[in-house]
Amino acid sequence: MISIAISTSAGAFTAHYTSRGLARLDFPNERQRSAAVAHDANAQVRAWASLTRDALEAVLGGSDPAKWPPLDVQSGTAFQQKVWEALRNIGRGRSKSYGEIARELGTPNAARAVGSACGANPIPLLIPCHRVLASGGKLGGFSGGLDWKKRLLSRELVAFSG
DNA sequence: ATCGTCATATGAA
DNA sequence: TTCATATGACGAT
Repeated sequence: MISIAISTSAGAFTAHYTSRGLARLDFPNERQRSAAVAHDANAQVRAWASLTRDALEAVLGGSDPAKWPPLDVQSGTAFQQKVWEALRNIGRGRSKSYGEIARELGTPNAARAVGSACGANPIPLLIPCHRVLASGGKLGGFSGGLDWKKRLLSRELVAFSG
């Protein structure tokens, strides 16, 4: 695993790469564990880091990334991976509820479990867990802090209550 | 509008 | 098996 600081207009995220791609993304300030690194990053990882930065800037600006780094999400359970896949199908500017996703997956009573899977999402912003609201358009939660969720939704002109 | 309570799926300890 | 969840539905207040 190679970790690299990704600086954006919203602060310095920390990206963690395996040989297969981006495996985890930490919000700015989450312990500032970034600093070092980068010195052992090969050309491949540096290229992915560049794609990651551009993709993040796009999402922060409310638009779709033109290119994506490869995402390595094999860390999750089968259920979590199905949820994360469903999240990637929510287009920019749209939203779904935890319950809707549960029904899509064929487990209509698993809304709460979907919420847990969202909380376990290793790559926020690029796997758009911020586009999942609770029923009735209520905001729900967000592991990186609700301010992030509000800001991202506002940028995409998604309405929410709360 | 808000609050308590229950039902439920999933995952970690 | 027990505990915690980024839920949801329902009823009482």
